[in-house]
Amino acid sequence: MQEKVRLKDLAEKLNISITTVSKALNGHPDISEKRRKEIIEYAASVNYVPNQVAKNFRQQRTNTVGIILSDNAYPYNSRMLHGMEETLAASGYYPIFVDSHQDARRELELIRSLHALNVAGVLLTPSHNGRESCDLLTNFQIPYVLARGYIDPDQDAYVVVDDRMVSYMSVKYLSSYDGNKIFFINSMERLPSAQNRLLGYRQALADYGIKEEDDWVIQNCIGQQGGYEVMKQLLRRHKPPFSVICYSDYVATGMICALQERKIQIPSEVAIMGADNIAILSYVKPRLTTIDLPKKRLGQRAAEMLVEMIEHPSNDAPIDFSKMRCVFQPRLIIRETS
Amino acid sequence: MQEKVRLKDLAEKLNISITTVSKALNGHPDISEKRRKEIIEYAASVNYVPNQVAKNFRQQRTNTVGIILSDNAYPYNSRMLHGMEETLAASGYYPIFVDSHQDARRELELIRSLHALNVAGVLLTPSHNGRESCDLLTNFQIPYVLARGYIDPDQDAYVVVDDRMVSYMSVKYLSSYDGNKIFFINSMERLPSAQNRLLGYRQALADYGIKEEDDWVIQNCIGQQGGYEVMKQLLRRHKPPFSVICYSDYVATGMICALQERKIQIPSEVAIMGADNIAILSYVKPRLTTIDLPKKRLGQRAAEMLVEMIEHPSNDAPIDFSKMRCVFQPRLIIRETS
DNA sequence: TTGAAAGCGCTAACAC
DNA sequence: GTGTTAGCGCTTTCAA
Repeated sequence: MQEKVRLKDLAEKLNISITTVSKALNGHPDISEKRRKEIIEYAASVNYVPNQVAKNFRQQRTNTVGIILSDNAYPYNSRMLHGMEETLAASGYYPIFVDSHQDARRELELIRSLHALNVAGVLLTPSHNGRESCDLLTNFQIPYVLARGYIDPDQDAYVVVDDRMVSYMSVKYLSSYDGNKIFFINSMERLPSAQNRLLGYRQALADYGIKEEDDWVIQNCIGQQGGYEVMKQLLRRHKPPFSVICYSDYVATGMICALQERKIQIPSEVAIMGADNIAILSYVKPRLTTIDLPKKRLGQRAAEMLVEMIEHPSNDAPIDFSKMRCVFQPRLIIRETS
Repeated sequence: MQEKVRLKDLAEKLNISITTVSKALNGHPDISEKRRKEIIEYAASVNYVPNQVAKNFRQQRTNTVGIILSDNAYPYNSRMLHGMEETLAASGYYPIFVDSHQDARRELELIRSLHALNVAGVLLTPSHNGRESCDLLTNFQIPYVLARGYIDPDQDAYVVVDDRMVSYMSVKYLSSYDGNKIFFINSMERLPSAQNRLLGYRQALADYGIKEEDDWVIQNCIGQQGGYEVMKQLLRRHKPPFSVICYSDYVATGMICALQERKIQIPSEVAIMGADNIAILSYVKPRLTTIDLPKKRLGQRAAEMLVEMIEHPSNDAPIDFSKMRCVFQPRLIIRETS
């Protein structure tokens, strides 16, 4: 049962002033080496740990960073979170993480709470397209970086995967299957990333001279169950061969499951492309052709940028956002399903 | 650019004392209803948010909770983390989460840091069997709950899965395969959970009259790559049929991959059991027979217990740890690989 | 029912 | 090179 040791306790024991102890411990230049050593040694011997709360209060700044994820249940975010945590820890910041559950109202509430906790910055995965959250953060003068999904290229610092390219690459690769229909199974249409995926898909169709047909795009398909059902539905209306680009590996595995139940050959009858490159699937047959998204690095980069913004605030000049952007390129992983 | 509104600002505008404003906002009984209403309304109108850091400092307690995970890269932990976050958020606590990277030294360092941040409690996934971390937490008088892996049943509050039962159930189920060898592929032997799995395995062999042979237990097999290689090695030394119990679904998928490459039939030639019930695999063929571990609920329960300990501290009586334990039973999920 | 004043542990401006 | 002092924003006695 160890009583908390305070600066005052150290000072009394050593018969010097609190100030001197504080300065010695904080590496201030105007303390003699002899004294400093003495003080540091004694502090260590009694296990002194400075009270961060008092320090934060006094200095009007903390070494905590808020991380607001839109949905932590989704594994994609967990990899990103890992990258963020790692980088923040290395820079001496502590992450406080909270989940907005894709709820815009809650997102604002959380920003207010984090502001009350006086976080040094915020990493935000926006759950929608409005600017309210960014405005509030700006209002509070809290530096922030948007991770995955951005709102306004001119106003925000952000780190994203080039979502257009994700679907563009998929179409490009599949376009070699001569004459195939290429379906595109998208996620929730309100998601910025889903909107960009669709743009990339259409751009690629145009570039490769493929004419999109009526029901090639299916929106709002979620998860494995969603993929499973959409594939069954697709098979009712279309005869193989055809190709399918999925928003995620989850959707893709659901589709593959439906195909296997009907003993349809992959990729000769139906070709499937996923997106995410979920690690565990690399050992699973048929090995999924997918697009790798650098999840962890995205988290790391976002955290790095935030730390930069926190530690080099541009009080006078407005932030040069062009330096505060990072667009990661996806990478095609060719395996067995297309 | 909103200046921070302080209690003082409210008081000045309303021409009353800071004390009165504080009391009104905190629901103190000795403020007239009229005043209270007036004050609350005005505070809301100027978007007043109390400075948590000042509050925490003054009250010598915070509403943050430290979460120390041994390895956040592992998806198991991410589900648990999700459960923890959810429960803490619902109780008004903010999680600060950090990763010990299975390093005992770092774990102690992190506890010291969290202590400095004056966290209200700690949720800890111990990375080893020593008592140093628990002792330090006790020393600092920080309430804590161990999640997954416990040290001393008499001294700690903990939430675990019954790891013995995980392997016990697997052996029991496999024992119906008449005369099969039953291999047990364990994780790092220093992990408490791995030690318990081994105990359960041996207990079940004894109970079902199966005599363990020399090389049935393989320790320190990690991940898909590990499973893949161990299976190749196993096939070199043993002729099917046999059965294999894996520490995790990851190991199991690696093994299945190796079997498929050699065109060995599952489960007729080699039967495989996983553990974890990773969601994505439920749609993947061959559908893995596994043991479900209630990851998210485990995190929730651990957080619930911690909140209980924080809010009802037993200053006088020693904590009744028998109420501070929760052992979740695993559940057999029979699918296609055994 | 209200308010004045003290102080949580620390840092920083300033005087010596 | 060292110490004195003020004060960060809030809560909490205690007196009015």
